[in-house]
Amino acid sequence: MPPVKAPSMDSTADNKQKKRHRHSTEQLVALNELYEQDEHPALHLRTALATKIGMETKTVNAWFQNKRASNRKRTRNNKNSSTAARTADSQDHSEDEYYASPESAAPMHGDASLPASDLASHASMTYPDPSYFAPDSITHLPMAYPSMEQMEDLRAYFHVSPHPSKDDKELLSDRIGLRYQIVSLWFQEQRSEMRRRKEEEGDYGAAAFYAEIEPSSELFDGFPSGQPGRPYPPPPLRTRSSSVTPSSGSSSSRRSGSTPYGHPVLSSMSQRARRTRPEAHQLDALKELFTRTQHPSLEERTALALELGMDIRKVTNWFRNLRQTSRKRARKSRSDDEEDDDMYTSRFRSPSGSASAFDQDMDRVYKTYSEMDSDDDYQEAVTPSPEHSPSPPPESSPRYRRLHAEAMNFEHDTLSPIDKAAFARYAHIKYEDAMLLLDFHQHIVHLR
DNA sequence: TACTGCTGAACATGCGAACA
DNA sequence: TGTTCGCATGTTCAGCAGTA
Repeated sequence: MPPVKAPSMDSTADNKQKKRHRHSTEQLVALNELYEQDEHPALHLRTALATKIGMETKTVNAWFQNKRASNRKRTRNNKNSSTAARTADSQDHSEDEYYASPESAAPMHGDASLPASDLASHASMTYPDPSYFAPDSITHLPMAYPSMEQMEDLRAYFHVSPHPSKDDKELLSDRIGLRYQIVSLWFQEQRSEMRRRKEEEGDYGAAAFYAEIEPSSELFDGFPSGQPGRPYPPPPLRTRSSSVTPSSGSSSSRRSGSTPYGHPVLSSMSQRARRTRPEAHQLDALKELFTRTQHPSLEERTALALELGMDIRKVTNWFRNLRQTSRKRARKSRSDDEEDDDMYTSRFRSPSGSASAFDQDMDRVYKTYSEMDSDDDYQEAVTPSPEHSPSPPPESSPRYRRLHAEAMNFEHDTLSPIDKAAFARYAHIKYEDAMLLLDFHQHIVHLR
């Protein structure tokens, strides 16, 4: 019998406070070290490690579970996919997985081809004070952190160009003798930290951050001696400010980001916001809009976000993830084509496994809309059953009745819209946002 | 700029073992 | 027998790089 939990209770209480984060570099190194020794460490080892690296035991447990699951998944994929990778099969992949990133498919540079032992020896030479976080039983380190000299190179380059191109990063990794992934991830970490500081402290903070990461007062004049081929030419300055601060209008609520591979000196400062979950009424509204369109416009998403009190990025991510899940399920459905009616109902199934009446109805609408999208491979996976005719819009829904009434109320008050009671619930938002929201109601809701 | 694929972290659920 | 715990498995949210 699984332990009875009340996810809605603690989630509602914690979602507003807990921030998603990625484990810091020192935590990941320590976790991976223990994992390499034992995929199933005893409880006292996990507890000791958790205490040592400042994590909760349950978080450590979850990490090990995810790590094992990830490894199993990769093992399965490797077995299924290739014969070419057999050459490395005899080697434990845990370190590669630790280094893995979305760029793992990119060509590796520097010491990427070094065996694990060389990596460990390199790390032990370059990583500052490993005993700080490593369990006593751990005798080596897998992570090839930049040396102090390499760090100066990276900082100097980052000061010139926080957004180097892939070619620049490859060239830089070659020049300073560091793996491409480490270089790339280091830049991610710095950009995330810069954004976080900018959020919290404004431009002054960002400037202070730049000043902090600046190795010295000397200007960039190439890299320190000791590496052949230097000085490395400074990259052309790019105007990638939009990438640094996308959607400046929402910068106040932008999530701070960090990668798990950052330098330990900085990683402790870069705690990413923790995962949140939409509340029930928010989820209902998202699902309702999804049944209308899988690709809502920016205006629609903004209006919905305003109405629900959600961050526009959360709304966008929700739609993106749902589309992705749909495609994933479609692919899976194609692979085992005998099972053709399971992919939709599972998406919004209640925890007990039974779909509510609304969910079932929504799923039918969901299916219908997906069928109308001829471009989506999601649609290709489904042959609509005759009994799954398009469901009528849930006009009887209390929420839609309410929205409809509000939209109608707005129409009657167009001569003096702002000071009317119909806008009372939007009093905390800007006039433009209120107009956008009501426009959304009129065009999306009212047209139902 | 918006999208997708990949991935990590957190969470939910079901199952079996251990124990009182 | 009921409870607790650990685990495997699957899902969901969100960040990043790449791309059209």
